[in-house]
Amino acid sequence: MAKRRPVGNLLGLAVLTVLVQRPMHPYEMASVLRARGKEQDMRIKWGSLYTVVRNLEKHGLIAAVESNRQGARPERTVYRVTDAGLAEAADWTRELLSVPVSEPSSFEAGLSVLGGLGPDEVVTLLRHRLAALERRVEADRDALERERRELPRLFLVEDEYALAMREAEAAWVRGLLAELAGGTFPDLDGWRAYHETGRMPGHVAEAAERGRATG
Amino acid sequence: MAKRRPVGNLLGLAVLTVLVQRPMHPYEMASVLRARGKEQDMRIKWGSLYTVVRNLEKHGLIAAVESNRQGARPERTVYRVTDAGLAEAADWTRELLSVPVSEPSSFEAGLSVLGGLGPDEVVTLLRHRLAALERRVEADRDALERERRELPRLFLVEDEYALAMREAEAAWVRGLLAELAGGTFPDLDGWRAYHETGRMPGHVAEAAERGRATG
DNA sequence: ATGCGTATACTCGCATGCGAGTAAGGAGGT
DNA sequence: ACCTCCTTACTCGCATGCGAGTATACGCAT
Repeated sequence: MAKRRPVGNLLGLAVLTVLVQRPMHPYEMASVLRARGKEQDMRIKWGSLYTVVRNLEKHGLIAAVESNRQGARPERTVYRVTDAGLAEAADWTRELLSVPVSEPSSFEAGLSVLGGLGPDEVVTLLRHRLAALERRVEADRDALERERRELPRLFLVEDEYALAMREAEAAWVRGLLAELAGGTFPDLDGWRAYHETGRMPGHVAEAAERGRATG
Repeated sequence: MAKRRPVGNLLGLAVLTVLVQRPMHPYEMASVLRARGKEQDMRIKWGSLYTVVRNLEKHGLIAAVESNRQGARPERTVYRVTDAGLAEAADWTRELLSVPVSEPSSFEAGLSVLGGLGPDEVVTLLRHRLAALERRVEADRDALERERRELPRLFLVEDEYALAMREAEAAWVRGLLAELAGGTFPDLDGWRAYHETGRMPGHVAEAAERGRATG
């Protein structure tokens, strides 16, 4: 099994990468990361920042440089990245890029329990999702267009990826919706019956219980 | 702001949905969920099961039915779903299906920091990812084919979705790889220089710092 | 000069998450 | 008859996560 990272939170990687540019104190890291829109690239909770910074320091990936205090303002500790931190950031990045891990989205979770609702309601819900998704795709496309004027491709690939994935999801939802609304989805009546009575046909229940491939 | 769920962990939804079928004790829930392959549909950690069950009970979404003990074996508490639990499960499912939330994958995080590595190494890493991805797609396709013989579509949509997303990712990576390896990706030399010196051209640094659209 | 909103720069406490551990029954071999 | 390994069925403790709170400074309007 791969050795677990000393600091698991991706916010830690973000901190390391900004510190590569220059030393900073935590609040400044937050400002820079926010300005760069890193919140869209990873699930960042600012409440975790100081904990993460402390842990990075504890594991020797960053080190305190100085403790400025100006007037009566709270003390600001400036950190720099260490050699170990540099190595960790590179290694972490390598892993993120080369090893695909399946991280089921909450939509997938929803799909896996959609039998609890009836097909007609599901159609309505998916229409809402699709509409929201399309608005989002539109907005992302515009934003990307604007950014192209300011930044090189290198710093936009993650946005291009996110956009592509959203488009793929929209396309998939459109397909499912067509089947459901068009009535070509198999055994819609069975589904309706199951939803109203709560009872699946025996052989299905059995097969579901018996389990499926572990992939 | 939407009222937060009393139990936030998706494992809680999984528990509610199995209890809809019939009352069970926690270990049995785990067995059934495992057999149904729910681990692929949501990020489930079995260590959280008893905590989640306790929380569901605390919030009145499930209720203890009986406490069997056979011989000297540890006591088994059987739970059933309450009306509130039923309502919560339906409402939760509705939300998951209709509201798209952006949950950046770890790959996206990796892409957002890929400037820290050089373009040639990135090509190698992405080739690895693509190969792994293709193997996975192949395996998923086979598994899905086999399951189609046993289960109705209704219980396979989440697998179809996961497969579609993986295929989309593979296609996107193939595209990027073609640009990088084919040399059509803009300013590869600038990237190389940046990687070796750690210094971005001034106007780029400025633009990056100045920030981008908040989407 | 005084008030007020916004930006700066953190601190705190509590729930949650979850890996690792535990212990008894049963199955299957020798 | 005994050993051993797998399955059943949980318990525990510690780190982490993170929402909410705090306190000072600064800009700008009145």
